[in-house]
Amino acid sequence: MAKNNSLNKTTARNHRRSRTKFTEDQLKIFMKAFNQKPYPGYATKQKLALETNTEESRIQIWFQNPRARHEVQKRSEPEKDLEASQDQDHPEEKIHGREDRRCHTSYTSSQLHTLITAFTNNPYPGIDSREQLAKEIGVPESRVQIWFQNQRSRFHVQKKRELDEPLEQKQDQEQNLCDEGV
DNA sequence: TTGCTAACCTAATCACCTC
DNA sequence: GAGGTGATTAGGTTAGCAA
Repeated sequence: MAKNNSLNKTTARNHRRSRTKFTEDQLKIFMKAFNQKPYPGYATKQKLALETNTEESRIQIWFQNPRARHEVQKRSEPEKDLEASQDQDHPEEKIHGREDRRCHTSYTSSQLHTLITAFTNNPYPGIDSREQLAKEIGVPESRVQIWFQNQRSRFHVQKKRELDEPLEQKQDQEQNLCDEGV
């Protein structure tokens, strides 16, 4: 699914956020929460953030990683998983019992203007640029990161659609010729 | 050098809002 | 309802750091 990052992308990127070193106590709290609820809602993540003195966005990332590792492990040990799945997996929770989400962020036209300008200049901003932007428009850095992710995603879809359009037109023309018996 | 894992990515989907 | 868009997810890669 994930594609290899091109050289251009790498050079366009400033740099990553410095790697967080969680303490043993923090990890203990995260693990306990993960065992109880691998898909915590916003309120739970906020609570954990307060309890461990960590940013909520770091909690979100932290939960993503063990979930992914858990899935990889499940695939490599399918027979073990059969036993474990009954008490450790919560597919029903994943689908139906989802907790609350973060409130929908609404951007003003001037905030969007700033974001779009920045996106045009660099669609892969590093942590410094994201933080600067966040400060400029008055939203958390994690929201800026999500905005860029969504924007890139939709940009790729739009590009693909534009590339597919001439192909579809050609296919339509060919179909018409077939229908006419040419 | 290697293994672990935080950070980050895309693509798909969910869910809310506006029209 | 449909379309736009922010939030969340799965599943993958990249890169920092300790052993």
